[in-house]
Amino acid sequence: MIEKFIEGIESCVTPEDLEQKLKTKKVLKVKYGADPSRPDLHLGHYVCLKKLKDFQELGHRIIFIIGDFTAIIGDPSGRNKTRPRLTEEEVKENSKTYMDQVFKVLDPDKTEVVFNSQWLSRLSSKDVIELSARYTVARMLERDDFRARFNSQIPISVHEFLYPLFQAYDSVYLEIDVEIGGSDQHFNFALTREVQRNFGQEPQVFITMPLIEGIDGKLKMSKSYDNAIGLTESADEMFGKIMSIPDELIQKYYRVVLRKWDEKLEKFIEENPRDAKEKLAMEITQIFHGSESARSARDKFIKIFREKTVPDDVPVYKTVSGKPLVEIMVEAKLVSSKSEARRLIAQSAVKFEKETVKDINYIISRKGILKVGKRKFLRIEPG
RNA sequence: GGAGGGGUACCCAAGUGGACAACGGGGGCAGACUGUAAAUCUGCUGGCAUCAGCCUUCGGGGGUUCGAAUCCCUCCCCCUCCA
Repeated sequence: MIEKFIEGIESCVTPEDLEQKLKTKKVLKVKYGADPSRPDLHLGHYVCLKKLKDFQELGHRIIFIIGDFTAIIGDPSGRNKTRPRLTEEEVKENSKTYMDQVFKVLDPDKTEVVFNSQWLSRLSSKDVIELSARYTVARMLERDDFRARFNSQIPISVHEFLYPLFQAYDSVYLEIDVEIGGSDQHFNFALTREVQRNFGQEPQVFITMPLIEGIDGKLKMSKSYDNAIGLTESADEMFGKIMSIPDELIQKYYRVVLRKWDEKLEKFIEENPRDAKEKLAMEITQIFHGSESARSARDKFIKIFREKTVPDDVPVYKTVSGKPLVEIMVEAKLVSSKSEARRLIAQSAVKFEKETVKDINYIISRKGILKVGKRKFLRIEPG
């Protein structure tokens, strides 16, 4: 009965409780907490969203919490600088961006979106003390990242201890049945169960989803590591990024993102990693952009990298003749400064009409295709 | 409250009056090799420049000096130990 619920998950605490809840209630309240200070979602988030979708399709109630309260305080985790506080407008703006992405996966009509400032901002000091009395410092320090920071003398602010407690309070307030999140949330979710119990509530079941490594193949996917594949990226970008993941990750992406796994596939990956990766890239890109765009992204990719030819839809740059190449590169945003442009030219990374540009003062005086690095193209048309 | 140690580029980290746009490592970018994989080798990694040079940068501000990341004053922030 619970197979569909636990497909593709990392852990579930506890399946027995889940079964019990399913028996006694028809509709479960399923929570997902979102941080509006980072509104860019990536494939890692998709894994959780997909799980929420499973619950949604089975008729359960998805409660999407936007953590605007915590965002306004400014979560300093992992930093010794205070993060800039978000204004209410920024939070609103970010939340909108957030939901646009979320609704690529979830059904907006069946998703309840709430802001936790609604109830958290109304807590009195007394309430907060009440709440924080329900957990000990020693137990807080059991958490890996806190302990690591403590041991390596990276500051931990007191209010960071409050975070998991507030998060737990969300579940208490909303009487949540099931919470879903990445496996890095394990501690917080477990704490939530205890707090709920303390408040005399039936503890929530929590389900954690596996985290995936980013395109560098080492660190977990995160925008701040610059290794993420964003949900709103263009089909071309998405396809290209997936093609650049290390081979070791192919399996995991199939399993975690697409939830596909069998021996045939395993064999395919082993025998022909390139094609397996291409198929993977196709399938993932399709989810967000449809099969037509995915196909075109693939064709373009093959043209550029395998056949080493110029793609069809190169952006056109009209220029006056006599303008130095470095200026064109900056204006067309191919590089961020003239110095960078010069550096690239010096490193033979710039080609015009298949000829490597050697002169940093090069002036383009005719039509042609400019290629910068491996993947940037520009069709120059002097006017 | 007391004592001590720190704040250097995207990150870690060396540098204690000039040779410092700042060693080294990581990351990133580029070139070779490839399957935009991995591994490996090489180069680059503040901006502007007519390529002479110039401008901005070592927590903030001020000062000493021909000259400061380095010395002094002051402010801010972090860490450790004691209370």
